[in-house]
Amino acid sequence: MIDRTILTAAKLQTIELRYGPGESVYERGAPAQFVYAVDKGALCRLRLLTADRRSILQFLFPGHGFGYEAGRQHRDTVQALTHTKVLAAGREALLAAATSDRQLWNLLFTAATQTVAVAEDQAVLRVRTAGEQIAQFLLEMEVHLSMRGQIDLPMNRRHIADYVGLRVETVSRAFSALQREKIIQFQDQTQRQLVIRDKQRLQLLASGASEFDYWSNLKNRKAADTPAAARTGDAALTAH
Amino acid sequence: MIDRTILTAAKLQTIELRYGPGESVYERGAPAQFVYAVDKGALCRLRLLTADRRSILQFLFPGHGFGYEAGRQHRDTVQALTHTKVLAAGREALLAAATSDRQLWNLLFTAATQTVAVAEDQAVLRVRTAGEQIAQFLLEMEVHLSMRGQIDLPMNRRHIADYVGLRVETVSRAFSALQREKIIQFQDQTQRQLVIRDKQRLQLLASGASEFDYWSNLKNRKAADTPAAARTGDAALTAH
DNA sequence: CGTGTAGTTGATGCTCCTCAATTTTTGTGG
DNA sequence: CCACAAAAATTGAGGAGCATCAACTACACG
Repeated sequence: MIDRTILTAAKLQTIELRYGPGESVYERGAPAQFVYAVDKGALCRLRLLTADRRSILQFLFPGHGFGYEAGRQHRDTVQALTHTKVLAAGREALLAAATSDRQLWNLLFTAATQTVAVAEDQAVLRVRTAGEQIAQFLLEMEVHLSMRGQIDLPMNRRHIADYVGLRVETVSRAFSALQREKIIQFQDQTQRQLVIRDKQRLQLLASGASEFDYWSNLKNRKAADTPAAARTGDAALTAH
Repeated sequence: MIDRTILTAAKLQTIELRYGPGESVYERGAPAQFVYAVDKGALCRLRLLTADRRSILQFLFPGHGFGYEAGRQHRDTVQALTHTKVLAAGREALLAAATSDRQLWNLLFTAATQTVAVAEDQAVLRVRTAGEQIAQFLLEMEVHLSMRGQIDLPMNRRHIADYVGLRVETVSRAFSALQREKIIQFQDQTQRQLVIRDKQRLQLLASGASEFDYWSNLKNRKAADTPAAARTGDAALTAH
């Protein structure tokens, strides 16, 4: 809810912190003494549910703020996905600045209420199929990560699965289907660099308007591997 | 996020409004000029997704506040479920009072950040089975509605389904299974008055600790209807 | 008494999870 | 730079859980 514009508006003293992939900025339950803003890199805000299950609430990119809590403790864990640089400011210093600066106060309050709106919108949108979720995810990532049309995902499939509430296998199948349909295209071996080839169709999928069957296409792929002379059901390939 | 304690703390002039079942307090897109607090009855905050699909974000009971928006328009629709009485105050009057009263300001800000926490907690918890969702729902309703151990649900099955993200048929099956297991018991024909007979087991179900198969029990019921002499597979009845 | 609404129950199919195997990529030490 | 082990990603087969379609019951209301 806090973001970089608020930290700069408050003119607070900040400390610069760096983290490597997998390192935690803080853990759930730790005292909430600081608020943060991302300067470089990518992180995620997550919560452990059981031993084998976790939920990723948000991916954090440059400009995003995090760490402000209503109570004394952090309610979630924040981990770096890549090499990151974050700015930290004292929570009390921020609140003190806000009590004497009405404009800062308004910024804070507006940020809080907008966060509520975002959280509720996300909750509503999560009544959807795997294909829609992944399409939506890619469009979100494009906003933050697109460089010259190319997207470098900083997170692995497990992160994505925990973010959209699916299993890694399902995420993988959805990506494979999108590539088969030539909507996206992977650029390297790690399957983390990709290009969106057909953004319009991706948006259709994300909105649920298009009925995209992610699993029946397997059959088409198998048929395509078969020599042309051996095919008996060409109609199935072009039909939709 | 606003609640009754805030409206009284602000000492604002309020109007008393009454609504009957199905009537709207406001619709999505309407100008957000007032904030509200429930005095009597029950309402729900909902959003229409498509023609045949909606999502209920929250049920509102006495003491709950609603209607504050970051922007100019209401982002959701609020409908009365029963005969209700709500208090309304001017949004601008509330904000004006907050700028001159630091304590009120703090109340507002804390309310906003706590709402974020609640919204995020709900989003995390919704990675669960139908049985767990319904058990959780009943425990939530018990807090607000329990009178002498009895619960009078103000909403119909459709409302419940749209709240937990399931279909009415699934909700109905879950209720039936809970009654078969003697965890709850309906008190009337309309299936809206009920008593929780085994709260401990209900809490186990809600937390996901108990493996409760809501659908296989159908077979047990059918077998029980059969005369004893005709039964051939009694082992199946006691096996688990 | 018919008509409409709410709720329940059954049969079937689709979507995604689970388990298992395989392939691909990354990281490490010689 | 290569060999090897560990981690990440993909793919397949089968099954669990919920949606969907459809029939049915019970009650409310004119």
